[in-house]
Amino acid sequence: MGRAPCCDKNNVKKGPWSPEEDAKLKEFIEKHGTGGNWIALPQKAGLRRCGKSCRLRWLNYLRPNIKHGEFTEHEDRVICNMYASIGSRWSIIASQLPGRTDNDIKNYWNTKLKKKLLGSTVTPPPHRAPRQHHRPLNVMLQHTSPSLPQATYNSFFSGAGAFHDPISGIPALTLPPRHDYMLNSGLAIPNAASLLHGHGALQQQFHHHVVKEESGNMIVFGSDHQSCSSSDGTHSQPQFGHGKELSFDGYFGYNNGSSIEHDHRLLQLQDHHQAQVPVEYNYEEIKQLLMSSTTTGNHGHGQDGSMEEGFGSQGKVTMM
DNA sequence: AAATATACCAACCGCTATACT
DNA sequence: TAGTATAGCGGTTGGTATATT
Repeated sequence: MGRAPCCDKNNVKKGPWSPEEDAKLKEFIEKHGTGGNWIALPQKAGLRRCGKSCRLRWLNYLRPNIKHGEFTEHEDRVICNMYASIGSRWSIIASQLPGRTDNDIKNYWNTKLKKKLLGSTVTPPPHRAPRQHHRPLNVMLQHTSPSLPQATYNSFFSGAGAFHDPISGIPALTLPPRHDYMLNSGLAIPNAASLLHGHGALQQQFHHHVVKEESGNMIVFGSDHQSCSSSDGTHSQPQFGHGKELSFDGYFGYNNGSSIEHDHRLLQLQDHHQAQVPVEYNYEEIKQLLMSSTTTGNHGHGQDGSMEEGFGSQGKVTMM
């Protein structure tokens, strides 16, 4: 018994969309919205299309502010950097490039950018964890002032494979599939700081203890002791924003399956980047990283789903 | 000019996460 | 809590355009 089809396959049109269909879909959505139900939409809109097909057509082609055509040098850089950091998580990469769709970026990477970087060498993605480890991280920012609105950012940073215990080689951070992390609970991800650039200086307080577990190799970011500093010299609270630097000291540990093992070596993370991508690589570095990923076979995930080494934050994380 | 290869990209497919009942 | 429906994601496919032989 397979899964029930989402629509009557015999009664839906497939293949390229006609201008008439485009117009119908566009007009309907502009008038009524999606109604939160793509499956029912085609019938309401008078289209003989599968709901999924409508959704894709809208998201990739019809919705306002979609950018088509040549990618800019800046976009190339963002794609390359993020690919080097997080692999083929196209929707997350797309979220950093307004107007671009995941499909667009995926096609662009596969047909042009990869070749531009690597010539004729064909490489698999640098690393790719099981999908549940790659869900976007919801970073909840809690302002110290209750009068300010709360903000939730969808971080592109998954963490899987990004940090490692250099001794055991165990991935130092993976993300559970469906939990919100409170930034004020000691989340110490440099990329989170990158994300916050451009959102103004936000005061954060680190005073909770993060214990997140998941079967297998799970990090625990602790906060028995933390110190945060910013480039303007303040040390009491970390500040995020343009020109700010974030450093974070914390402890970590592992979930070894049945219990949490705390590891009290100090984990020090630093982020001095102001760009909106997590780590700035130049093309040559990205090329090297991609090349090494194919020659060493160190990237990707193993049979058990555990992550092997990723590009993450090379040179940015030190253990003491 | 015809055949073949390659590049490009829109769309589809199947899977997982999430929401809903 | 379990079962089901839907949304969203990423890999893959197939049609078309262009380049090469």
